[in-house]
Amino acid sequence: MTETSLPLSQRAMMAQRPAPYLEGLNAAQRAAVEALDGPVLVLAGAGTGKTRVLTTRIAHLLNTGKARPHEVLAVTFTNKAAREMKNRISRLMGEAIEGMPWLGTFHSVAVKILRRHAELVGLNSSFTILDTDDQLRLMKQVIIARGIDEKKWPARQLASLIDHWKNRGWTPEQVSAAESTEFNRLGITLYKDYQNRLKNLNACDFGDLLLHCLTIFLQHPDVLGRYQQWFRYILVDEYQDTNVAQYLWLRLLAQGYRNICCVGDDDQSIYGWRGAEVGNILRFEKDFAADEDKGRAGPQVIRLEQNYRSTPHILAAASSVIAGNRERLGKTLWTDQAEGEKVRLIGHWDGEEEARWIGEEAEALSQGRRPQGVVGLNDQAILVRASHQMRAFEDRFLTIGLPYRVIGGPRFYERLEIRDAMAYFRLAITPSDDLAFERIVNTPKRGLGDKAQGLIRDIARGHEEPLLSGARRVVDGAMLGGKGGAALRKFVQDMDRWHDEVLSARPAIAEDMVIEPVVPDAAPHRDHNHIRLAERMLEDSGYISMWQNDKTPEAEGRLENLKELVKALEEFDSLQGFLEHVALIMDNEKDEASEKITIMTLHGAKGLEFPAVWLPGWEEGIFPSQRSLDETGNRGLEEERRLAYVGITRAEQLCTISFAANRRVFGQWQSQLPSRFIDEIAEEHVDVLTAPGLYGGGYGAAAPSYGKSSVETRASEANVYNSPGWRRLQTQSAKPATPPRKITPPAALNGEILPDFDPGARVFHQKFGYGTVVSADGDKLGVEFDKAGSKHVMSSYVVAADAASDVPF
DNA sequence: ACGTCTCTAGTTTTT
DNA sequence: CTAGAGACGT
Repeated sequence: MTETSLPLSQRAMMAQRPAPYLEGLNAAQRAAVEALDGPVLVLAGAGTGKTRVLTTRIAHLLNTGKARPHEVLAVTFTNKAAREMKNRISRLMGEAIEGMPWLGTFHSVAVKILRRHAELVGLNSSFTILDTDDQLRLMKQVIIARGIDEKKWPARQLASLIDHWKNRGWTPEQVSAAESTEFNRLGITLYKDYQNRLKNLNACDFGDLLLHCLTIFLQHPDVLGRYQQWFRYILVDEYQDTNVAQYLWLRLLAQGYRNICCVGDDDQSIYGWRGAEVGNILRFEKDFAADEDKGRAGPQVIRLEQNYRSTPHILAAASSVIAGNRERLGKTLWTDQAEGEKVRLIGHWDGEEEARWIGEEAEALSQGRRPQGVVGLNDQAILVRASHQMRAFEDRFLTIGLPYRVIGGPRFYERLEIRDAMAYFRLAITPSDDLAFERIVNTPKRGLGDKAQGLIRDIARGHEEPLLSGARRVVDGAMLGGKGGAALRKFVQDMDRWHDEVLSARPAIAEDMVIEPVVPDAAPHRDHNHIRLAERMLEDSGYISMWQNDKTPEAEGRLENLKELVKALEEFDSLQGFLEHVALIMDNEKDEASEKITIMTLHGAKGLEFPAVWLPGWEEGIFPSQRSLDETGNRGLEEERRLAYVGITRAEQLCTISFAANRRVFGQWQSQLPSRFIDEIAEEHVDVLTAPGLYGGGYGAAAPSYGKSSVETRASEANVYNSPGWRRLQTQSAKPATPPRKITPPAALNGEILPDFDPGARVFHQKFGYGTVVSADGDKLGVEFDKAGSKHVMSSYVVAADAASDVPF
């Protein structure tokens, strides 16, 4: 790697170049763009032009000649964000930027680095990247290999434990040092086993991409030094979402020039459960503090507070909610937009009515039948806390024929048929890919069940070979007779042939380990041999006909998806190249022409904006989510509150929050309390609506009286279910909403009205029956049930045994 | 080896 | 309630 300064004269000339892109930035934005050198922390509130600053800054770096495109490291979390940045920089520069090879997601950049130094962590540079599904199957194998009860150590749980450790930047050795409790010891052993298996498979999981990089940087200062010299400028998007591993990775790389600019918003940190550390923002100033001995200035902190997205009431409502959080750096968003509509609040009788109302209102709004004007369906979004809440809306919208689009279902590349097809490709390319082998050896059915597969495994293990080689021996040695044997023979022969064809279709991966050259993401395709090969593999293996013969309704869709998969191959010039990218690019967004309302989770909505936003299900236990509260207490509550903040700030013109008094949770009717977040919205920014057909207050409060703010009282009074309006709604609806027969007493919210159970207490649980409390931790109880064995239950789900008779189960 | 049954658990998600 | 995973039977 060489020093890459341009001649001074040229630099000076470039510095003179006009910078039209600076026009139109506000003072803070401009400061953030122009503070090119040294550490910079940009605290960018929602809708304050964060991406604009980031991209303009890069354009400025390039335009002033401070850095060449390949000397800028710019990391994002999603491919979408990376793509958008690329596009916007090109637009700013007035030309397609060639290069910027280091603008990408954390993972894609880490892969690039890791491929160059894979041998330093015992991998081959052609390692494969496992997805969640492969990971899980590997975990299962590891658990079984140790002879451990799968029930006691579910693979899922182990996966999340290991993932958690990797997010913290811990190798198994470091875990041992950090938290070697009795419980964790087995986890650490399994972690080690798992890593060994990965190494044998020449594979990585997502967490490894970062972690291996860290290991390399720490153990090989020369390698780290080269990257430190290489990356003159570092930019980080959504900094509040970085986990410890990513943080350490950045900090190491930034030690060279200390030109690091992190853009983030602590109020929008909603991925704590995934390992994100808001603390990274707080640490920034400390880690890059001024060092007078070395003549280094401390970090500049720039706040972007002018919001260009929402109207004042929406902004004020969001601000008043987020003000309830203690752990925040503090920003005051403001806007110079005109007044606009207040945040609307409405209570409903139950979830079905809520869906019905939103459906009608959304449709009316899209047709201009509301005073707010016309807001097309494409400009409206329903944001829910958890994906299962989407269902009520889907059901309703299907019956009334309101077009909708759900964002965030199973992704294309996670679909069963796509993963199967890709396993065929993988095995043809890498015959030692045992996970791929296991996945497809009996798909379609070849009569190779547990017994046959066990035989293959034993033979392979005996010879220390991959499973495909073991299968070859089984075939050659005629160890398997009948149908299965013949099918296996064909499978092995096909696979061998495909392997040869894959190799002849394209030479092996280039051995180019120099940093400089820029590898285009998708090389222009020369011929389409690999596409025909892929088609033939799916055809000849019988995989296509398996679905053609399938009579289930989804079979057709699966065949469609397979066609789409083959079409996606056109973007690449080899199967290898395709798989390489697919592992990291899991997003596919097809832009649809027709107008549809969007249904998505609050998490999925971060970074997006809509003229009209519907926020249903603001009820205690749902939002904030009970589980979040149980698991992480106040930290969880603050994250939920940030989620509320994110939700409200997605809205440009119209924001409608709603809640239902009753909801079916796990098939049980439960009466719900409005979310505490509703209470936290400053009243002067809220407009309480009365549901249509529910006029004529004065029917008394049949809905529970919440004893809360007047906002809530008024909203809940809009919910008089024995009013004429309610009855009319009932008779009108195709499937009458049955008022719940039994309303279980509301679960305790803050523990105050909850009876305490001490160990030894006799309790009754609706599902598990009678039992004795053996441990109590907050509102989590360990109970030894008489019939159901020992369980951990929430204290709100049990009643004292002597009170059980009072509860009509 | 495969289909049917029972049991169980049940946020948020990218890469 | 309901989807998915394992157990169990044929």
